Amino acid sequence: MGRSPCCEKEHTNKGAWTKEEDERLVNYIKLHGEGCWRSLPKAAGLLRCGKSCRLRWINYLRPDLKRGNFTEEEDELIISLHSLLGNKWSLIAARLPGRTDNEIKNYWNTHIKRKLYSRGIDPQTHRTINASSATATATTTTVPSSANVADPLKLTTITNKNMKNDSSTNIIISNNNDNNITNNISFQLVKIGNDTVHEDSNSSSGVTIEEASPHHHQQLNLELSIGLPSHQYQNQLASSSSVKLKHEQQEEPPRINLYQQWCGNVSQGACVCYGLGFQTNQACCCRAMATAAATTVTKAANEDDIFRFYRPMNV
DNA sequence: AAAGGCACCAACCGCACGTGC
DNA sequence: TGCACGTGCGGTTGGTGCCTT
Repeated sequence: MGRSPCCEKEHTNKGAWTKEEDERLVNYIKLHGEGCWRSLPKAAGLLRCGKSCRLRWINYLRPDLKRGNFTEEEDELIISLHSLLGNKWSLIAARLPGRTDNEIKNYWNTHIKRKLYSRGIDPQTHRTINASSATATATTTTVPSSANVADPLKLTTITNKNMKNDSSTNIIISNNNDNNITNNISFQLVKIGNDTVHEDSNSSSGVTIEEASPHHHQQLNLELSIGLPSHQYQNQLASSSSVKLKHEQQEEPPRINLYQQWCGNVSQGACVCYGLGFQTNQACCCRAMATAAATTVTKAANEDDIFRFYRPMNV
């Protein structure tokens, strides 16, 4: 026996929602709250599928939705987040309060793609359209984990002593003490135009990361991929790797363990929302978030766990 | 004024994942 | 351990309105 359908299709309305249906749904949720979408339609007197109700509420009726056009700042934030996360619309939406994943997805497909094409950037790879051949000559630089690595969502520029005039440089953050621990966090920098690669004499690591100006942002096309650390070296990672944002060195924000940051609680599974900087369940209601947040408080006391926790932008 | 093309976006669909039994 | 269920996600579709011819 296969899975039962989410609703009896022959007895449900489809297509655009009427004002009356909206009112019924809103009134019901005001009284009983969200959840149990399967039984909601019947309880609310709606001839709709539960999924349809959920979607209508999340994408259109929710009171905290921001209506209206996207601002230039939101545009740029979406582009940055997409370059980091790909088509993870829900994660991107979590960074833009009042916007829904569906809205952002539509906006991406209708506006931003075109905008990027007009800039000569491939919206999928975030590389210049004629740079694809250049990546074939990319070089790879392995950087010790004592290098400064920022919250990837704030990261816009990496300067690297070893970055030559190649069109592309891969940087793999690894652990000095154990060469087996590689490919933990990897970046690929693609150099575009004549932007100068700065050398940071204060950095013993050879790599610094700093918050860049919009000018830099346009000059460097950053592609970042991040893999979750394996169970094998999660403890090593917590104790030996440290990352720091240059521009925030004077002001010490709360610190967390990187593995916790990205994975929440191991036994609970990964909560990437938490890793993206949400300290509460404002963007995610999973239990991993709460657990990770609770764990962070105790973990933060350990100065070896020098992984910073940054507040999300615009939140 | 009518027809066709296009852009936009709400809504749908199938799938994946987590949870409880 | 396996199954059913509930939920969420990302890709796709279809309706609507605007613009051009």
